[in-house]
Amino acid sequence: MQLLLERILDGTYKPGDRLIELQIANELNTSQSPVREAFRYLEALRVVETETYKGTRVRSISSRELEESSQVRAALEELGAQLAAPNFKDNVEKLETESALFMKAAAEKDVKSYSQHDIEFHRIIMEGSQNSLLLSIWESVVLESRFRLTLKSIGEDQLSQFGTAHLPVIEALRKGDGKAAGKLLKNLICKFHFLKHE
Amino acid sequence: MQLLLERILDGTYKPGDRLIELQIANELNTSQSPVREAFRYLEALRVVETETYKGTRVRSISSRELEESSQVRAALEELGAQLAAPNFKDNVEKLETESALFMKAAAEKDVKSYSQHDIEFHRIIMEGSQNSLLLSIWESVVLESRFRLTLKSIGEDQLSQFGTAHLPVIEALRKGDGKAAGKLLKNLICKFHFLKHE
DNA sequence: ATATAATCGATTATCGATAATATGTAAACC
DNA sequence: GGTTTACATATTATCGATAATCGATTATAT
Repeated sequence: MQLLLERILDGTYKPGDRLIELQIANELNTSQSPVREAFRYLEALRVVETETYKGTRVRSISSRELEESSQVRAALEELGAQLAAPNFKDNVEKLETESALFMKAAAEKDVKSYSQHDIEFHRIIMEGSQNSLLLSIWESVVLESRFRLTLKSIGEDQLSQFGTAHLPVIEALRKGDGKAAGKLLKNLICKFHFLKHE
Repeated sequence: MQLLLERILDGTYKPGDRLIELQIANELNTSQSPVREAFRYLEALRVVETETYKGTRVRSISSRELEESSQVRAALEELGAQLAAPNFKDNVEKLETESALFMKAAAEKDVKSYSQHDIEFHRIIMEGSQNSLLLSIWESVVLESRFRLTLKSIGEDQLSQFGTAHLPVIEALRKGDGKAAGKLLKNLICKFHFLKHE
């Protein structure tokens, strides 16, 4: 089941693709039932869509929906930063490590690596919130836009600039200023969405 | 599947209850597979919990988790109100209808009716946001606390007072002031949580 | 020629049976 | 007595087979 999700995310199965139960069961050396169960799970996470007697496809999201998910993500991360701030106070090494990694990736114009470390940076903050529901919802929202997030539309030269914009977030968290960190993070996500799609 | 969810919500199956696949299949006059599929769906929605080879139970949420869900819900509704405000401008009849209904329920000390109309009031706002992802996440978060929300812990006499606190939200939305409506709604939910559990 | 009906292949939905695993119980052992 | 092992039972996980449904294609009638 984990494998099926990975394949959807890594692009083996692309948005819009029809997922045929027995076919996938064969590919994964299993039977129809486990595949169907995985479909129901992924359906609840909005990763796939199912119509009765018509089958399951990888959900393809419109730019409108991508905008929706950015709005939600911004709100979630704003809350995440607010809750996380007290826990990060003077304890932001992990964030610094990760930001160093994506800045390095930006310098080398390694878009994929940048993207991975960027996500990881945000995840560390969301974990810092100590709110497991928030984290789990955030995961599913990020996932929502993951298989679209080629990032290619952003010029590689803008990558460093964008990475740098993360640094004030770290500073705010170090100071324990959740409100400020929240606002910064929210704006970052809005700007990111704007860059990608307008 | 819808039926299974209803039974969990209406308390036929209570938090902590073990859900035995074949037993439920018999009750619902079906076989094991559809039940398992429903379980996987509800698992993704965090309504039930499954351990491999050990079975599925209705998830029981701690007061800590209830606090988490209130935090998330507050953030979601704040965003919802902000997005919805432009759409509600001078067009808040539905909200007024619903608020009249829960105020009536409050006067009659009909806790169940109050709760239903209260939820409906909030749902109308979230629908007004025109963000389907936001709505769907909100649904699942509200669901999370639904089978706990007895509301009995709130004195019935506080119901009217609490209902009245919704009215400024309507006014802010009528004016199209999303920021204000968002703040009001967020505070409302925080206060609500506080009343119930401290 | 066009519209309607019958048919066929592919796929989903469901079922019943079996294998794998966990848990409780009793016997065996120290 | 207490601990461990072997067994019995209950339940989950998986499988293969069948029924139901869909979509496209062919056949039929006007």
